[in-house]
Amino acid sequence: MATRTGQDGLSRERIVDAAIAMLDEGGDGALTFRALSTRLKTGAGAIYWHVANKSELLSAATDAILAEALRSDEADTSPRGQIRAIALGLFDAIDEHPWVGGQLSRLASQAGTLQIFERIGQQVEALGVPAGEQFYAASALLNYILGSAGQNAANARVHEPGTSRADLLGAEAAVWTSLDPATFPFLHRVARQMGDHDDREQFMAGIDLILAGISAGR
Amino acid sequence: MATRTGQDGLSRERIVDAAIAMLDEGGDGALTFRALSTRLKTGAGAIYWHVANKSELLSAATDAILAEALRSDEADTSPRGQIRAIALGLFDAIDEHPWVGGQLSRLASQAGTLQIFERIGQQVEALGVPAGEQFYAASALLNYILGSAGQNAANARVHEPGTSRADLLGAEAAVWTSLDPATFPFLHRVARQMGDHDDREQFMAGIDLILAGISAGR
DNA sequence: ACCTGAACACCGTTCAAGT
DNA sequence: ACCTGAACACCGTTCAAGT
Repeated sequence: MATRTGQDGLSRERIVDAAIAMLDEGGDGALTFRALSTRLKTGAGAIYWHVANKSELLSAATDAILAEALRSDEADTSPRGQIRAIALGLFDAIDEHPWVGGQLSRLASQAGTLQIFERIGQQVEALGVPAGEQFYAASALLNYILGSAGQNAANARVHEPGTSRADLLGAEAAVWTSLDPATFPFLHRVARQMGDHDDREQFMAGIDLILAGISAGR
Repeated sequence: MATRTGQDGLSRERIVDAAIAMLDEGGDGALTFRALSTRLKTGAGAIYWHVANKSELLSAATDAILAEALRSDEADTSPRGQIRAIALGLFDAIDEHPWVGGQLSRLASQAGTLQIFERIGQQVEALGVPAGEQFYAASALLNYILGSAGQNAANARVHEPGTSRADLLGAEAAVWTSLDPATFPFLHRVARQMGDHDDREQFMAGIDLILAGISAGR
């Protein structure tokens, strides 16, 4: 019964894995069907036998990363702890695969986004938020997460793939400092904080702010 | 002194205006240099004399819409009222030009994004948030806005440009209802609310949630 | 200084032809 | 059933040549 399903022979899984590897290595622009088929030592059109088109391939790659990220075994089982764990899991996954952030923020109601929304919604319910307010509360958390994801991806895109986080923030802080203090007083004032803040901590502070707002409403 | 600067003769402004019109009419994919040069009755390469490349053109188009959107003359001068006015102005602008949402969510620290951040930051300061927390508070608001912008743009992208908001939400609600209730209890439960909720109200509810969280912290 | 338009180096996708 | 690879219909961008 051992039909060929190993090293050789194309498969959807092999294609998705290769796509993820290429996206990780070279970012958004690195994934082309030509480069992909070269890497897989096959013809350009062969991929279309297993995958409908590039858009579906990107969705599959994104969903694969998300499925991994959402497989949390968080010790803290309180709804608040669960929500924080979901958010952190996503942040770390996007930090490791910045292209996922871009994908997420431009894909509405794709499988992956719906999964995230469901997970958050369940915990919002567990939090004791009244039925009529759960939809808004969960949406706020989701949109905040997706916005942060998009910015994270955008930051990774402008700098070359290897840039360290410190250099990245430093460069941004330098831009802010160079702005006219009269028209940009706020950016000028917080430029220092921008230079050496912790992205992850900042991200979680936003989650906590929304959670506080949800609690304050009752 | 009347050198030719009217109907004929290309200019950066005419190019940006034409680009905005094309993006409004056909969405993200409709803007190509070929179609643009046809519309402007000029050669493909002529545009490059006034604009560095497509990316710069998109930024200029986005910034033009944002500048308009941020020119608010809100009566309510309280910091909270100002923040709400900024958010609403952006929501309406993106609702009218969905491609701006996509642009915003994939452009970090472009001129437009910085302007928004500055405006929000100033009001966060006026709100009386301690200096050390202003950066996080303003970031949370910004990321939420950008996330909502991206989802808005994504929703517009999947359906054809003419689709009414009711049809759009109805289609989405139908998808949620069709999901397995065992694995997607939350989505199933809120599908009805999804079907007939008010996007604008939902968006502002998120802003209010974050503002409540900011106040609750003190 | 500004514009033309052919040419270059790419894309995603299709499809007859092979095995 | 699965794969090949040439071909098609596009892109953004460049650049010699024009005015």
